[in-house]
Amino acid sequence: MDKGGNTLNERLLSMEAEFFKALAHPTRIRILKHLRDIERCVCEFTEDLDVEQSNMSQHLAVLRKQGIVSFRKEGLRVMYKVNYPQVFEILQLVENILLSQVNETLHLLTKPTD
Amino acid sequence: MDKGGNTLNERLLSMEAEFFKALAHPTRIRILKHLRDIERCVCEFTEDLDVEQSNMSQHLAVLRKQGIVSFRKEGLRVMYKVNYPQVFEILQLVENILLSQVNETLHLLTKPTD
DNA sequence: TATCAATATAATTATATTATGATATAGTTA
DNA sequence: TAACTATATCATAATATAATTATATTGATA
Repeated sequence: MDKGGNTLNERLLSMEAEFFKALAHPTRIRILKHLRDIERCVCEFTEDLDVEQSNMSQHLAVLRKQGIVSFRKEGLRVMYKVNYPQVFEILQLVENILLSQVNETLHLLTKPTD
Repeated sequence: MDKGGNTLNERLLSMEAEFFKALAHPTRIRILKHLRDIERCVCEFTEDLDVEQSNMSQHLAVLRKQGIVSFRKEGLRVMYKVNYPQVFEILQLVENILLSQVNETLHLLTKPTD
């Protein structure tokens, strides 16, 4: 078996890791949620998120670099959209897991020594 | 609307981000794939992964901290398992997206100016 | 109980990520 | 064309993450 070389599998693994990194920030998750089902201008959600313009732009760059979003210029505005609806499935699955975790914690609290 | 406070929504967002961070490393993804459907002793996959023992242990700690895996001691051995099968669905979705991306790139190469 | 095996933790250094502030670009309008 | 608007990029400092090496813990066995 392969041991840390540069095989196809290794590449896939690091691509997967990079993909998760791109999702691993609250601001970027918020951006994605704002883009659920719609193409939107940055200006439409930039104020909602309470993030500096340059910072917002950098977070968008991370998502772009990973190919998660794409954009289109419309005059001064830049319209972004999410390229893969699976992204929302992923977010949903994560939320489900987190909710399960919260529920389990609650159960432990209510039935202390079951 | 909320602006960066500490509301429930903010918490959820940072929990989601933390969750993605936990997945955002090739070694950790490999660990998870080794634990697909089975509980396993660290010793069983630690050599496969060509990672130092202490480093492996640290990666396992990240997954534990996030509640993604749990463990059970069996003599000297420590048996790990994945707590949420959804994790594998997530990995699958990410792989699908990456494959789409690769396919799109190939199409661009074969039909240069469509 | 001394030793060993499997795993975890700690300390350290190297590297990556983030937010900020300043500057650049590109399209728009006066 | 000067000023303006929306967005991007760059440089930097603060912080987080990762790999390495050394050490600690825990259970098993001689």
